Amino acid sequence: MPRKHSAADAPLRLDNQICFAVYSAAHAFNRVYKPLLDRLGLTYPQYLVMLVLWERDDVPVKDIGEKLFLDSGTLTPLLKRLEAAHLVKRTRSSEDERQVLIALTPQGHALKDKARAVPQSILAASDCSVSELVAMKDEIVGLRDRLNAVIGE
Amino acid sequence: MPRKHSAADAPLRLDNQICFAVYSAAHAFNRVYKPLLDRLGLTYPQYLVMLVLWERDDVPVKDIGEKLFLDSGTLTPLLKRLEAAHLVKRTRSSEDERQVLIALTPQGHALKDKARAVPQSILAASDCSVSELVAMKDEIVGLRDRLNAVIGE
DNA sequence: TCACATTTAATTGTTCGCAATTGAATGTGC
DNA sequence: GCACATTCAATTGCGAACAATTAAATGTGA
Repeated sequence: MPRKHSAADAPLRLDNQICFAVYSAAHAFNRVYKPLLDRLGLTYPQYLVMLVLWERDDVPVKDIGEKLFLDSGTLTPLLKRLEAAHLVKRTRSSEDERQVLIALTPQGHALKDKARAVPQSILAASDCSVSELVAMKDEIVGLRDRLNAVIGE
Repeated sequence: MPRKHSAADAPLRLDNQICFAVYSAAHAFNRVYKPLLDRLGLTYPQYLVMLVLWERDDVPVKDIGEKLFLDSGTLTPLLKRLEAAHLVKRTRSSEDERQVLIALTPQGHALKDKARAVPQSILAASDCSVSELVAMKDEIVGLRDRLNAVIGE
């Protein structure tokens, strides 16, 4: 009896991969964010950096990297672009000259108000209750943290 | 009574963003996959293309793009790298000269056997039952599809 | 103090991801 | 048959993402 798919192949089928679900969902989010963030003059990773800075200002690059799981190879050019857009200022710490402190400019602070409209639009696009989203978020964060724990071995 | 965070800021807090959960989980997956895929000589997006081709061979670029939600700007150079690695062959369709058909080489087919070890390792790294992962995957796919539906408006 | 390791950011090179454009092939309406 | 739009891949340019390396500043132990 001929079969189209072998049962042994199930683990390799695209639709069975949770990683692809996550991967493609991340891209879908990016595409929904794009038109919203265009109005703010930000890309999605730049928006994440601004979220960090709106919570706490004047932090070293390393702190931003730890919160976003990104390294200096990604952040240095990104922060330079944010500086070129007059949203942040980069200054060497006087206590520790190795560190570069990232501070918001007045324009960077001001952008926060314009950004408040973004989460609402995303919520609408996800067509989902807040409690469902929170539950999902917690599950995904749990998975992420377990994966990250494996990496640091 | 002074507060560190205003309640009005809650929607902008990084840890409340499901998009960041998804974004950072995708990167965590990528980092777990990296050492496994290095042995196959593949990057993660290349692995996804190979998953598609292992299911069905000799398909136009467009079909791969629709399955992976990627366009020719991403796929053309990626497929050229897979061709340079002798894993696929790219040929213009004779019925429709606009299409480029992607077919696996013998080496491309053979790589499937080596790839079977990958999903097991990922499952172990996720430290989670299969049924939990399947449930999560379905939820995330549902969210992704709702987001994609909004984009096509 | 001085050799040594550690920390931190910057740099370089490769690979994605996508918008926008190009150009060739195909389909269509007249 | 012929103008026209559509489809498809390729190309270009920009912004991530990350590995690997570099270089400067700092910390540590003898």
